[in-house]
Amino acid sequence: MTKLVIVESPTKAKTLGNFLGKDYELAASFGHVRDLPKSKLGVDIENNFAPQYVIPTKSRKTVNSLKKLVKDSSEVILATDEDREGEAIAYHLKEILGLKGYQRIVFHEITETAIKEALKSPRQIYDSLVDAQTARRVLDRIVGYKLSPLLWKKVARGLSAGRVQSVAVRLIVEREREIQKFKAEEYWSVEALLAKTQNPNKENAQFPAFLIEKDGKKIPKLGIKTQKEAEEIVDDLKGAIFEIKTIEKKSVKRNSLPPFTTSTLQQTAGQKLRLSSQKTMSLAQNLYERGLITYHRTDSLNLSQESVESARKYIIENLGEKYWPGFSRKYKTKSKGAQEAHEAIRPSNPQNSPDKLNLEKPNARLYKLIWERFIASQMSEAILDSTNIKIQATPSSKNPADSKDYLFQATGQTLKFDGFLKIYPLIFTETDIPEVQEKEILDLIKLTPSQHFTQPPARYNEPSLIKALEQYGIGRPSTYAPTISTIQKRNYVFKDEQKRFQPSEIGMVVNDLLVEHFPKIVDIEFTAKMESDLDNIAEGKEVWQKVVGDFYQPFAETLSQKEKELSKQEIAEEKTDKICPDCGAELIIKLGRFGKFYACTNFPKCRYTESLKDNKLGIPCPKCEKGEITEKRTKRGKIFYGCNKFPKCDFALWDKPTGEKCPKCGALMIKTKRKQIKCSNPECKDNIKKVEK
DNA sequence: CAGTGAGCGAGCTTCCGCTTGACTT
Repeated sequence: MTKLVIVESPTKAKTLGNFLGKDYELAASFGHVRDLPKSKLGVDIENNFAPQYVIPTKSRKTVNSLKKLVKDSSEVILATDEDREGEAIAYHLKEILGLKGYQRIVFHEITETAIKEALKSPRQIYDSLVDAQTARRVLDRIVGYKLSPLLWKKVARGLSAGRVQSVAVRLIVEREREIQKFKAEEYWSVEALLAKTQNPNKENAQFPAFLIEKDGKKIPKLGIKTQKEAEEIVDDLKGAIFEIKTIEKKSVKRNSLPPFTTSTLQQTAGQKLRLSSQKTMSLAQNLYERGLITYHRTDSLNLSQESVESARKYIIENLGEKYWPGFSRKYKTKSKGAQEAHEAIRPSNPQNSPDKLNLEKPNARLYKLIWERFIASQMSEAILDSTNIKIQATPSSKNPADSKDYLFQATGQTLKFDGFLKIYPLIFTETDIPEVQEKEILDLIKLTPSQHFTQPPARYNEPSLIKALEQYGIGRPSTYAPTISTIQKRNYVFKDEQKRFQPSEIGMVVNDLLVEHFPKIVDIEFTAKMESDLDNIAEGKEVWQKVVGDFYQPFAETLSQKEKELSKQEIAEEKTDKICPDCGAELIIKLGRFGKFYACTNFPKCRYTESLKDNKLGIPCPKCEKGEITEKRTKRGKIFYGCNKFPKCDFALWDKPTGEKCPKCGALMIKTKRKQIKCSNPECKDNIKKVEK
């Protein structure tokens, strides 16, 4: 008879199996094994919120095989993760496997020593931690399964709301409004191109300096508002004497970055490798299953002693003694509500430098990023030499009394020691300033006034949205990527040409409804408050049913009130002065799943509809000759070009028509994603391909 | 390649968080 150890991940089970030998059988639960039913609320409100757990069909097979394994085992050891969800999984396993006796163990590193140590100190399941998870689950279910149906009734079918997704949409909507409201302000800067008098011919002895003070007063960012002001300064400085006033030199240390968590990996892979969070996770899953990296869903920055030792060895042997700081670096998690059940994301074996592995290209790129970031996290800091020079410019005024005083500043930065940047380069531009002395007089080569405008905040993209969610403690490592895909599937948001999130009409309407009528739920602080309640439950200071009840009572009241009060007409319909071309009745604007559209008030007798704001390209439809080609999106958000008379005419293309016609067959010419110009007719013999630069 | 809404009242949509394969296109 062997001892059965149950963990959450099959890969983890395989690795541990190698450490523990044949006295132990390892098995995986594949995450949660029990959940609330999908088809109904599954929470007995009348009965103190009792959850009605079921085993989803997906988990049936694993549960059955676990049951068999339990029969053949002398002991069962529940080794799920050491966090709220992991404790709950252990509890549900105990329940459905009918375990009388069991051991509960926890460990954070998948190493032989860690698992063997953990086996020496088994404990019981912490009921209060399980209670905290129950509260979390029940609360999320109530919010999601009560609010979504309200949206079906009052806005459009198939919509959804939830503690996490609704706040994500809110962030995007509010950012869009900031951008819309933003008014660009003009401002000017004055740049002086200076050179040492001794060698004015040498190009590299020139350097730029910027005006920072006038008459002893600092010029604020928008201090120079107009071209006139800037040109007055330039005029004033004609023939001025530029003299070095102060020289300040110092060394600046630049600390290495911590190893990756799920969130920072998704952000960095998004920025550096242009990968979506979904793609990053599937590549990471592959690396994890091949034993190349540690677990990829984590919010922890912990590193095992072994891995840090190995990094030290690698750094000293391959890069040199000076790249090792002389101690191992430890990093602490800053994000709210971190659960720290795992290590940070790092290479399983730091000696496996990227060039030693022969991986497929996308996997190799992600592995390289993870490996470099980890090694760099244990390296010396970089040292920058920075120089700051202040230059006084005194105009050669006829009357010294009204002579004005100007101060310019030039800054230079050079890399003295690259440290961790040797492995993990960051964007850094070196700017050199020639050696100069105090009181030295400089030649003015050129004075340039430049116009600038203040910039609106940028729309969120995947990396910045994930960063924001993590900072507010909203969502978990396992949900960032799925949340992003949910809010797109619901048509609440879509990506613009730069892959940045823009809210849709339906996204704005649903958000405004929630913000106005359910402000507590979509409050950015809601999750943080919930987390502190859950902590209290876990510490035994609160009963979970009371926490849920305190939330539920006022929520249920608001809900039934809004159910009566809100009218679908007010939310999803608008009057217009347009007339139906088919039957002559009035047209109104309605809000459907895919946004606003014109509809005939004579519906269902007259089924006339019209798109509200077509992205017409000004190209007539070659098929029906009545419609125009317009830019549209598929359900998944992919852009295509179709006739605006759809469904009467079903002409459509994936690629954007240029407006020109094929000289041979007369079909529309298109510009493909690879920027080739060709005929849209696949049978056209004269399918010329021109590459546009 | 995509189409929304109304009502008849069938059956269905929906949450967050933990984990991967498995229907076939």
